[in-house]
Amino acid sequence: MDKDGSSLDPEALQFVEDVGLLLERRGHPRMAGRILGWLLICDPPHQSIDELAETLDASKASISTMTRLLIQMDLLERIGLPGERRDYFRIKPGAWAELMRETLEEILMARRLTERGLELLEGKPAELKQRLKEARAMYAFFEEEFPTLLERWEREWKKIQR
Amino acid sequence: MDKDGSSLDPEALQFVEDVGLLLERRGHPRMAGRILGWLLICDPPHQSIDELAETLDASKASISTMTRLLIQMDLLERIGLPGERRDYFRIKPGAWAELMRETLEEILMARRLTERGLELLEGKPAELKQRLKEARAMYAFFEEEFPTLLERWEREWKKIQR
DNA sequence: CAGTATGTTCAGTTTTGACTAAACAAATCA
DNA sequence: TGATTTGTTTAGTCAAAACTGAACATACTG
Repeated sequence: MDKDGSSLDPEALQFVEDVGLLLERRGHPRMAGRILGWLLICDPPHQSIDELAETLDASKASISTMTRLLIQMDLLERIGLPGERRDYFRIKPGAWAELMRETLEEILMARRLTERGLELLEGKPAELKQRLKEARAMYAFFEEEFPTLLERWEREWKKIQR
Repeated sequence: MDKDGSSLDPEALQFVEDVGLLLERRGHPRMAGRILGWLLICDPPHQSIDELAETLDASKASISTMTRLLIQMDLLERIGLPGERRDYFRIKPGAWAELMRETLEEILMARRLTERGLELLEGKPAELKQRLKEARAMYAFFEEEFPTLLERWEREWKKIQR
C-alpha cells in the first residue's frame, strides 16, 4: 500500500497533514512537516525524493528543497543504499530533542530582548521597569532550567532504550 | 518623546520590531508582537488604540483586532481611566508565563500525534515503531516535566517580587 | 435630541513565501 | 563519447493572511 500514493490510508494522510500543521506552527514550511510526518510512519522507514514527491503529491523541487532544510535542522539524514543510485532520507535519531532545542533558542532570544528593553529604560523609575524585569526573570529562569531538562531527557532515553 | 510617534528613538523602534519578529515566529501576526513590544517600554505603560496606531504607524483597525487577540491570549488587559472615555491597554502581569504555556500546548499536541502515529503502525515490527516511540517518549517526558517547571517559576517569581 | 468620540467589522489590497515547472548541473552508464 | 538518471536551482505562479480604509455600530456629551 505504501508504494502506491493513490491508495494511501486516509488516517495516514491525516496524520501526515497534521504533522505538517505542527511544523508550520513552529514557523517551518508545511511541506517540511509533511515529509517528516510521512517518514515517521512509512515502510520502509527510508524514502527517495521521487517516492516522497509521489506519496505527498508534491513537486520534486519542493521535496529537494525541504529535505535539505530538514537535514540542516538535523531532523533528517540522507543515506545511500548499496547498488542504488538515488538518495534516501530517513528520520535522524534524536530529531525530537533537536526540535526541542529550537524552543531553547527562542528562550535565549527572548531573554536577550528583555535585556535590550531594560537598557532602553535606563534611568527610568522602577515602576516602569517592572514589566520587563518580570519577563527577563522568567526567561532567565528557563534559560537556566531548560538545558538541564534536555540533559535529563537524553539520559532517560538512553536508559529506556537499553 | 513617547508622545510623538515621529521622534521615536530608533533603538526603541528596533526593539519593537524585534518583538514583532519573535511573536511572528511563534505563529502570531507581527503587529501583535509590535504592540506587545511597545507596551513593554512605553511611558506611561498603558496606551490607547489611537496612540498605538500613531506610534506603530498602523491602522486603527489593525490595532483593534490585534489588541483583542492579545487579550484573548491573556497577554494584555484593557483598562479604563477615571474621567477618560477611551480604552487603554497594558501588559498583563504573568503574560510571559502565558506565552510559555503555549509551548506546553505544543508539546501536548505533539505527544498526541505520536500516539496516533503508533496506532497506524499497529501490528508492524518493532523496528518500524522505533522512530515514533522515541518521539512519544520525549514528548511524554516534557509533558510531565514542563508543568512542574512552570509551577517552580511561579513560586520563584512570587519570592523574588516580595 | 443631534452631534461627537470611540471601537469594531467588512471588503478589498498588498505582501510574503510556499510551491511548481522547467531549465540546468552532475554523475553514472552504455 | 552520448544518453540517462538523479538532484538542484531559478523564475514565476498562486494562495493565505496581514493589514488598510471606510462604513458601521455604540455609547457618551452637550
